[in-house]
Amino acid sequence: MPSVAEILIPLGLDTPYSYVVPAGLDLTVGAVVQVPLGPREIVGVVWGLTETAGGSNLRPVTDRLPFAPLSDPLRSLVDWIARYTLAPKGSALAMVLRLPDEAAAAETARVAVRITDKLPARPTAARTKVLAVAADRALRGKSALAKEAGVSLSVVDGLIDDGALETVAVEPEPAAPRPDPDFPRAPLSPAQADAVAALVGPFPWHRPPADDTAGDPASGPASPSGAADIRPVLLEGVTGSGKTEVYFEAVAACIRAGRQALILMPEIALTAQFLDRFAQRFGVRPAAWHSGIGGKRRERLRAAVAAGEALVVVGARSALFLPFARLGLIVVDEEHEAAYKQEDGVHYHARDMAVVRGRLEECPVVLASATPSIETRVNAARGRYRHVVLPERFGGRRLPDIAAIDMRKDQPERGRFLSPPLVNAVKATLERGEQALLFLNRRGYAPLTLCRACGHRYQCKNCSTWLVEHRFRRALVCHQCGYAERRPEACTECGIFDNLTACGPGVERIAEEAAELFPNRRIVVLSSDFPGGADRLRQELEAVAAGECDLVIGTQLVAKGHNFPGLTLVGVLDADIGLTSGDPRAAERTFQLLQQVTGRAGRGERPGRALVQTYQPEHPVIAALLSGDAERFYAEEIQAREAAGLPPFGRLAALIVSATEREVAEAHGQALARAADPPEGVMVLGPAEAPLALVRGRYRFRLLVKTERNIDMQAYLRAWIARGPKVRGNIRVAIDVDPQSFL
DNA sequence: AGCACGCCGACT
DNA sequence: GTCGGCGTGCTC
Repeated sequence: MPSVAEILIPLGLDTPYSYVVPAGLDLTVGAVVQVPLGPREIVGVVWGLTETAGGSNLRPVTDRLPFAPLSDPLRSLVDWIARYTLAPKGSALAMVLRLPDEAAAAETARVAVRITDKLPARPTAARTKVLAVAADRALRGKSALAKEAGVSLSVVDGLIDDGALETVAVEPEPAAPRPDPDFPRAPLSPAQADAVAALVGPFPWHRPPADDTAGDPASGPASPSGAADIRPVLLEGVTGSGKTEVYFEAVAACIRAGRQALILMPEIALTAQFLDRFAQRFGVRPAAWHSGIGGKRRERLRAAVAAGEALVVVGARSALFLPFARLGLIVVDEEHEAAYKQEDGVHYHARDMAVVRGRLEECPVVLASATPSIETRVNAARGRYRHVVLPERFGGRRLPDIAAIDMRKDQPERGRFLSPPLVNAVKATLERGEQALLFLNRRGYAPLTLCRACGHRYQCKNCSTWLVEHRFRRALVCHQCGYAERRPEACTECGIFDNLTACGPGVERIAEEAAELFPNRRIVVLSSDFPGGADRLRQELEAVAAGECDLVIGTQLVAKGHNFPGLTLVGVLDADIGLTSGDPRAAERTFQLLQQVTGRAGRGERPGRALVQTYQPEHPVIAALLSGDAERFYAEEIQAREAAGLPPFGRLAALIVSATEREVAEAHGQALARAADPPEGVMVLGPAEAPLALVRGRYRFRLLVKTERNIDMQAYLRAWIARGPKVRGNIRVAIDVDPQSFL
């Protein structure tokens, strides 16, 4: 009776393929195997095993590969994510299976060389240089030695053949050093100790230490009844409250319980500084997993994770798919960060998938943030998440003084964008020798170009957005898809010469205005268009932080990351940008952005001030910003969404139709919007609203549908499409929703 | 993912 | 005439 294996292949296939298991090959569900597929061999995973009678015409499994089988929870995660994101199962598997880059693994065999007492037969000049470097008898890698001696690798190889150098196998450094949960650490503050007890006490694997009485008085068992609580936890604490130290204690407790911990961070936050901080607590740096880690290191770390040897992994979102043997804790740091969203290939939100994996692995998940996202706040408020709050540190944080400038009263001159009060404030600041920042979240020179003669507005050919003028590059650029054309001399519609006019401001235009207003001041424009690329930008940020500039004009790039200690004034040029977009998250996003950027003022010794130019100072977002009452803002925001029949989550489904079916897609979209039985809360948006990654992808046209429900909604959309005009090509729905309701 | 097939425009 | 782009479909 031959057995048949259902093999899931990490390609865009939704169903496993069947293969015969050859006699003598021992397979279990989850085993990693090699199978023939068409003309080639490919890696797959056993998704099911059946005994069937009758010799079939199936092809056989080639072999089993020496990797640990994928665990039940991990396979469930693949199934779950595929269902949830409507991605093919194989694509979901591919995220887990980014396996052996055999080539990369093979080429980095670690061998070191050392000098021997034998002299080479023919001591050429190059060889002498190598031997001079190696004369100290130290061990060096082959390529390191060649580089140091300034010769090519073949000279070193020649010396090895001659016997003048000997090779020594190098014990590779451990893939993951063992963190010590009991490494001596700085004492926790009483507030931190309370938070640790509240956080860790209910974890199912937690055993309070037996000799607890000797420890911190606050670290006693938080749940005397010992009732375990598996719910995810929101750990909320303002910057500087010591959130990290608190979740480090949860990690320590997890290690003591004999389980592995995963700390997820947005890629940009995964810095050497953080790894050192971890080392201060645990004695060693943690294993770090990110997109840059490749080849053999990647493979060894993967193996160490699968073997349960790597106790703690700190990683960017892809670390979520590592094959942990006994996962005990997932921490998602900065849970509000949009960087957790994956928007190409399989669409997912790593924070939400972490919650799902936690559920499947039966391990707790900690979501840490100083500014939790609205959906996480709601989950905490509704009791789906526990909520542990770390109160502000002593003395509190000095917030900048924020005031609005009502643009209806304090109008700038015609064709200008800086209001008189703001100009005066900047002038005074610069005269005191302090730094000022003008914030405008708009790249380029002007967001719209039109012809004064015929009124033609320049629009992107692919998207429905206006082309943004970039005067420096002399181009009109689409900020959605990157399409660019040369700025024409004469109108392309009516042919009239030199009659194009720029409408509205971008940072370049503000820089022009500022240069006239504040001559002889050092002004720098910081945006992602910064000439010279990311490295030059980083240098420039350093320079600004060091005070080598008087006035910064920047986009949202200045709101995150870098701290400018000399900055005492922040001017927000158009606080209303973004408030009118159709995005249900517009208010939340704008509030967070404005809070971040105004918070940049006066973080040093000197007090800071922020002036906010707005046409609607009474708008809830602006009012909340001025009053500094974030709690109330979020409460009202949640209420408003409920009143509007929208869920508190930015639920979003993208319906994507291939380029050949543009008309059909548009027809579907319009029909859906006018439907007699419209799904609640559905919004049909144009392709311009589609995320950049989508537009840049394979298809030229996308239709984005924002919806209230997700899996139900996907089924609804699919049924809709089945009923309507025939669509050829791909239809895929990507979602951004709260996964809790589907667990 | 790779690879083959088939359809259209633009060349030695 | 063919070369070659891309869009499409198939792989147990």
